[in-house]
Amino acid sequence: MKYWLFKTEPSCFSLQDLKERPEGIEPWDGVRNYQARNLLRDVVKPGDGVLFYHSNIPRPAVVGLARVVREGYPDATALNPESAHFDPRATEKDPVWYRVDIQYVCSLPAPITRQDMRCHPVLAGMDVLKKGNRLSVQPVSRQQWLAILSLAGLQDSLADCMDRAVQG
DNA sequence: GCCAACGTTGGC
DNA sequence: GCCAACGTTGGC
Repeated sequence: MKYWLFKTEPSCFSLQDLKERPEGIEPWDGVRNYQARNLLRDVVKPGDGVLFYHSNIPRPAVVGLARVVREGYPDATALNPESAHFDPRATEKDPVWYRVDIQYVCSLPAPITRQDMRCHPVLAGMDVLKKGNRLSVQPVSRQQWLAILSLAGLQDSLADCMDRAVQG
């Protein structure tokens, strides 16, 4: 299993929004970047862990955990002219864009801010901290994943439990 | 295929 | 609101 950081503007779609979906499940769609598309289509798999990150707010932070529950499949919003993510190049035969489904796992007792991450020897290397990084789907190491759980104040036993919850 | 112009992202 | 970084577009 692998770990990821999914970035979203909470004004657009927040962790709370995910939590309130039926069974806490929502398609992660509207991604229109080829590098992220390739990850969603080919690499992200059910059981993978997701750090849910809120961007473009006064204190951007990892705010919760989710898990992947469905592997990459065509992003139908690209086919819908009514959708903000409509792409005229997409067809049934060649969908161009892909999405996965994720499921809410938990909120962190306290968000882990960028400052928190910068101050941590393991987390300081995270892609999300790198200047100019705009990828909305970023790989995260297991070490980084566990460091987030630990920094969040989750006890080791609870962290293990969360880890298992993600694997499903 | 090059590259300048442009639009978007996103931290600060 | 500013601006750096990045991806995309389109003329040549």
